[in-house]
Amino acid sequence: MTAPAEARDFRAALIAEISAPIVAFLVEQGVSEPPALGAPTVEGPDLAMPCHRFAKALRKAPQQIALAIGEIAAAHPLVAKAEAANGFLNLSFSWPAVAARVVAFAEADPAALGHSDLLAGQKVVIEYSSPNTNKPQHLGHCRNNLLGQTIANLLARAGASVTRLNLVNDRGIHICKSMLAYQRAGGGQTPETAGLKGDHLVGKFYVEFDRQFSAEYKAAFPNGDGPEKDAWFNGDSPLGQQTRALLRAWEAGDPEVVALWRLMNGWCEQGFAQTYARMGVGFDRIERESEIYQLGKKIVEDGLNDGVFYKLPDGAVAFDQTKIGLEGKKVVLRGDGTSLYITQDLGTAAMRHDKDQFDRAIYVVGNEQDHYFKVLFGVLGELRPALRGRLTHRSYGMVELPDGRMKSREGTVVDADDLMSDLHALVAETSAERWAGLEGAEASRRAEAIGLAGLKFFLLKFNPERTFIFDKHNSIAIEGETGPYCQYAHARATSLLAKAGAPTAAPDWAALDNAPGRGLMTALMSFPGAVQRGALQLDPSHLTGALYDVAKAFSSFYNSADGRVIGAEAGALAARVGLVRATRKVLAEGLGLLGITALDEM
RNA sequence: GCGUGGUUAGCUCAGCUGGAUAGAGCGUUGGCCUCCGAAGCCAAAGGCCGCAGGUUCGAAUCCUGCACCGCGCACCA
Repeated sequence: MTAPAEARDFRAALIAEISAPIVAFLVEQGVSEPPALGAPTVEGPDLAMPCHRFAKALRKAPQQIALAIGEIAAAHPLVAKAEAANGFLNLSFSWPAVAARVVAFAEADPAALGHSDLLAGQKVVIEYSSPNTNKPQHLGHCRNNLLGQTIANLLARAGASVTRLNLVNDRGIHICKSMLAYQRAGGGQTPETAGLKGDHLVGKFYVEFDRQFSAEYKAAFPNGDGPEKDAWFNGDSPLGQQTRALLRAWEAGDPEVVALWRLMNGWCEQGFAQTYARMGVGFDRIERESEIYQLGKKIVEDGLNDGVFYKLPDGAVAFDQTKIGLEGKKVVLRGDGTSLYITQDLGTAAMRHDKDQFDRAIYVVGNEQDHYFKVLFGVLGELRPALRGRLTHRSYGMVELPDGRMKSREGTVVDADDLMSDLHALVAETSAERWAGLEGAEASRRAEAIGLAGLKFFLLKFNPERTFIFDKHNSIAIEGETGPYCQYAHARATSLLAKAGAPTAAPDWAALDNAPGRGLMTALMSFPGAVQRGALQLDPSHLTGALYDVAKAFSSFYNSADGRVIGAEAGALAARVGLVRATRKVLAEGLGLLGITALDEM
């Protein structure tokens, strides 16, 4: 058994400390690897250990064992009571003793805020967002952006050295579609003349292309007896041919085409920058596909020479997937020598490996690409054995709306910028009365902070694997498991502390030994472990859950007579102020990790 | 067909790697403002944990099969 250092997780350290003599006893009796004490599943005790599994080794009834180790546990100064029931050992903390340590810990030790050395020395690169520069970002991108950003925060908090990457998809046939539409119908518009954010203007022409293409298709096959639309596009479609010609011209460096591409991409990236800034999402490096898409060809060539790949009759290069336990082949370079999506990904991975010397690379990408990443990682492992086991796909499910999935064809896609503004407006509206006396700028600042808190918390509170339904009204509710609820708890803690003033006596920790106090301390103790779990599992929902638990426990605390601060006896006041201060700190920190503003007043 | 994720309260979701009576939020019902901000708190009702087997002292959790739902299995991205 390894006892976690106190610098990692207070609760785990506390448990390890109390467990140590029990575990030693069990080992001595012949139990191999006895577990530490855990959370009880019944009301009452603070820690528990089921003893049934030791029955065989000790040749005693579970209840007898529980009684025996109970005697050992009872001797510990942090333990007030040890009882055996149904073969379980149940322990109760000596809460005044625990309280003194919890408050001191939370107020002074960074580990209380989730700092740890779990991943110390690890270099991690994490890629997220990775937008196409042909249309604005939507709700799905929000989930990606926030997952990536928050996971990066969690990893850093666990001691990893993190490099945040954004691979901007700024070239290719899809980009040429909006360029062609702009050439045909743009009329020299700019974001300024159109009064649109750059990415929205570009997106308008992407939609315009689709409209024209559909019209062309319909005109060509009025009876609906045509080929698949994709086949038409890649075949005889005039618009398809023009688009491909544009791509060839771009790749050939045609100055006029490149100039248009630069112009429109610039608009789009400027628009994205605004979206990221508002969302609080950032990167340490932006990689552009246009600058690195050729890298893969070299890797493929090397792989061909090394026998990792083989040539198909038409000159295409392929990988035999049976090498990695899959069926069939995967083409990694087209017959005409142009690169595919995977060609680029092979190149960028190798480039990053050389450049960043990472121990681990994480790709935050939706679960529709689960299979693709299995193949990509398999191929990379063959090309570069050093990469085996270092690549992770942080897959996530899609976001749906109360009335079903987002469909661009049906215009039900929720735009990221619109959504943030929408939430802002909703908050401002519901808070209008409350903020009546407030300066406009301050009201707006709060509405923005609360709207974003709602969005972020809601998007992160689900297990990433899961598809969930986004309900905007629910997300900004101040009741329930939401970001604003946690913000509110923080604001209340702030105002309470301001009114309480500085304690004048030594803390009387026994004043926290009641249901609301114990509940709050339990929540505070659990926080660091949740941050660590979030980092290890690349799952921010552990953090949102733990943060909400603290906020809820605090709400119960300050609403109960036992949590009364002002007017309390001096020693009790000191203890409660300490606890509230610790709570406020953890709340602020948890909100910060989620990229949420911790407001002092709401 | 194969792979993969899901199936837990009316709704939306947890369940920390097998434990004792399965949790939370919303919604519903009923309480609490001469009391640190009621955007709050307290309480109640509400479940054959998709189905069927198996392993175990003990299963929502592990194994097998089945049923639905989603996503994949391109010289697309």
